[in-house]
Amino acid sequence: MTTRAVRSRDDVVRTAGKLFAERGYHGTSMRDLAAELGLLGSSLYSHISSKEDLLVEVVERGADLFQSSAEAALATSGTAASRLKALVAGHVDVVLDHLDEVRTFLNEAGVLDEVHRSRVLAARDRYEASYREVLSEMKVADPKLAAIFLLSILNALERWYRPTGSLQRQDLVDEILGFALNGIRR
Amino acid sequence: MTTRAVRSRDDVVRTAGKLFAERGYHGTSMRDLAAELGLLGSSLYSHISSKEDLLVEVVERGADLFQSSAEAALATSGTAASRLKALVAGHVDVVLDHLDEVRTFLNEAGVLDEVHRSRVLAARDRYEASYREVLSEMKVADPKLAAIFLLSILNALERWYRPTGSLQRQDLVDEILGFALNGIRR
DNA sequence: AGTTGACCAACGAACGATCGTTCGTTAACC
DNA sequence: GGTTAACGAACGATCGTTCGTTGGTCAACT
Repeated sequence: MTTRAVRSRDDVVRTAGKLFAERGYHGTSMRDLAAELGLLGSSLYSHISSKEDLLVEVVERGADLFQSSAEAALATSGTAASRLKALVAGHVDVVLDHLDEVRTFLNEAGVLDEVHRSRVLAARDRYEASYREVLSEMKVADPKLAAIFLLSILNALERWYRPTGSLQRQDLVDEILGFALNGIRR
Repeated sequence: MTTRAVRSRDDVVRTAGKLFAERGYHGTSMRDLAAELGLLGSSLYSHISSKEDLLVEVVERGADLFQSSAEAALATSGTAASRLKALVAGHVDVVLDHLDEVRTFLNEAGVLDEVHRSRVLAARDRYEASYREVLSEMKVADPKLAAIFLLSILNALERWYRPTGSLQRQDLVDEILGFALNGIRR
């Protein structure tokens, strides 16, 4: 006889994050998600109330991770440069340790309804503002643009970096900081 | 009496690019696409043979644009630094002048079947190789990583830059080049 | 220790809606 | 008058979701 798979709500949300990250929200059916958990589609509704709610939860997990990371980095004492380093190191940690939630947060937020989407957009702007402020303290000529460029590099990590390569996490942080501070002339 | 909308194949492909860019491939139905053109869903098949073929065509248009741009930039005479500038300026032109195809190329290529996806991936790598080579000529310490970082900034333009702001196209190119060459210290 | 019963999560059939696509028909244009 | 493209009904498949049923777990009680 075969045993029934029994899963927790957290299992469902985490697996949804994985599939949303890999195939996108519209590319993932509830039956796909259930199959990944060893369930039938209808069984998911013992844990969650709708597919859209699942997306909201995954995206908000991503948003919270970045927010917590930024708060911790800004709370550190020291120079503005050291706080920038903490921001970057924190960002890299969030991306590498929570890749699925991050990818869903970055790529699928546009699917959310107006209310949730604007909330996520606001969170993203607050996060970017952390970078702008630190860069301002560092007397950077154009903190707004510098923040965009640095975050472009950081957010793109999701698309290419995999820890299997020779580039270790701390080296990655140093390389990004080196590039942001001095450009290619190093 | 009402006249019937008559469209060309190119109208269909261009509009598909617009919707794929805005809503994603799986988020766009053939009836959505037809409605945007003032047609019924079935009428599309007078012009194209399948939804997937539409995606292939849009993505390949994006790939071709970047390839042509890189070839033109590399064909210019002058220093490696001037060729890098031509690469960056060309990339900015492609993104700003063909936003829909670029967004679909960057974000929806993963939906393609294995054959087309690997072809697009190869094209992307050849494009990145152009940057690696020029950066190598410039004696950059780590051309591979520098190319990734620079392209991260360039590809992210699709997500935030809109020409309505105060930042003009040529200024944008200069800012990106300045950041890539010298970092935030300028 | 054994029995009972409430609870809970998964099952499985079924719903209406929408998906991509087909095809015979219709109408506008050279 | 022949060609071409849009129409409009219809196809089977799949979508998200509902709901009555089933079976396993575990605490309470004898």
